[in-house]
Amino acid sequence: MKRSGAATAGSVRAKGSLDRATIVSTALLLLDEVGIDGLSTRRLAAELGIKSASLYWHFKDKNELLNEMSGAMFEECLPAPNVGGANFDWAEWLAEGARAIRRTALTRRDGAQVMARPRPRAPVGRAAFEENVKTVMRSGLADMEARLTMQTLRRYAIGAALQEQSNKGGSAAVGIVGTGEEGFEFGLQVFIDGLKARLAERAKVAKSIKKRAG
Amino acid sequence: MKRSGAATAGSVRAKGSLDRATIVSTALLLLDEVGIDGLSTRRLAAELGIKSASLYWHFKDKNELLNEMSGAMFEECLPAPNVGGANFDWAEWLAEGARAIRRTALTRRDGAQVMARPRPRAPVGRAAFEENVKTVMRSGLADMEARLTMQTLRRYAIGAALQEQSNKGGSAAVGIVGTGEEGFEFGLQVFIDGLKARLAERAKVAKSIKKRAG
DNA sequence: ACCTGAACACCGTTCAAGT
DNA sequence: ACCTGAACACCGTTCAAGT
Repeated sequence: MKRSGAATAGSVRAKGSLDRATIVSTALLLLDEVGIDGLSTRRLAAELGIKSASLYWHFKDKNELLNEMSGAMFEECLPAPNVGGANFDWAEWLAEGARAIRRTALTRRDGAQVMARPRPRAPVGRAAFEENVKTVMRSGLADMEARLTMQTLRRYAIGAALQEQSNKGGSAAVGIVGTGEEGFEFGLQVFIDGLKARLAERAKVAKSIKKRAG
Repeated sequence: MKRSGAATAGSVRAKGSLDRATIVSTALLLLDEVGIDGLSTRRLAAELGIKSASLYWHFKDKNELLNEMSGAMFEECLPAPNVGGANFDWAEWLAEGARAIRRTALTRRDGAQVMARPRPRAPVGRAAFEENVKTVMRSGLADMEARLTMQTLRRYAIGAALQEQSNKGGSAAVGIVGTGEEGFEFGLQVFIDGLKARLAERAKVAKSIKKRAG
């Protein structure tokens, strides 16, 4: 009658069955219910059928937990875009990646605020990330440009989701335009147009050099 | 010997001299000292030589105060870019605006987190904002495009500053590239290239129509 | 109109102690 | 190894009461 009091919401659990991953995913579930301001260590502990002090055995502090939540959300939207056959549309692939980030952020309550946090430098996602760099380079962009492109789109997607989500409660502030979808697409397309222009210009120069040399 | 105890840091103050504006600017000063997590209503009240309960006469709650801080920071960087003579470089003007937002955010501790908050729909900045839309339209962009352009750059600048500032403490996470300055400029230039490409394309189409009609 | 005293219902975090 | 009890030093917010 004592240890069975995990009753609030979490299921009864054996003693050693609580690892970081389940804590993180429970926290993400709880986030949707109570929002980021309601996500206290005490509330989360209750959800897990545990006392809040116990969380400090698994995590250094609340920040570490929140950062891990950010990492988990990014992993949710990284696997999606991948591969590409002979006629591979890198522009659409990039756009889809950016949309996935925004969508994931908007999907859960205060999600953008979580994703705006620093992620733990994952030894995991690292490999997938490097592969994505390679994929972007199929456009013709150099290694550094590919990385900068991904960084830019990440920042833009988070920035957009953050603003869309923060204005959810109140009436639209000064300078908010169009539906969320439309507004986001505009910036996305213009940026990708810029990449294409850059590549086209480069191709032109290369051709003119070749002609002169030949 | 009783009311003179405003001694901590704030200067002694007459009774009715405390308005929202001075509270906001004091809060911004304090933010630089203690960071956003250290910015409590009690600490701020002490800085003002007041009790924390008194803040609730001036502001509905802490959120309202933080949003006003966001508004104040945006006002800091709006006045900067303006005017433009005969050979007006709208691209450079836009870029400067985006840089100003990022710079302002990075200038003070946790500034990006503050600027990421919803701003109060200011009856003030509204006029300046509409004027800026007109300025952007000198590029040839339509009204809505001009607004979307500004919105995109705002989101990107905040997104970038947010990430740069959040990674300040720890070592670089996966996918952080270049110095802050360089990384930001890349996205900025590509986006502006995209706008130019769009305008050039439009001019070409217009010319071909004219030719056909003439 | 503007501010205080005092309280309410919470926080994050630490640490000895339990099993 | 994993968790609890109990405490510490805080929070944001409310509200009667003061001036």
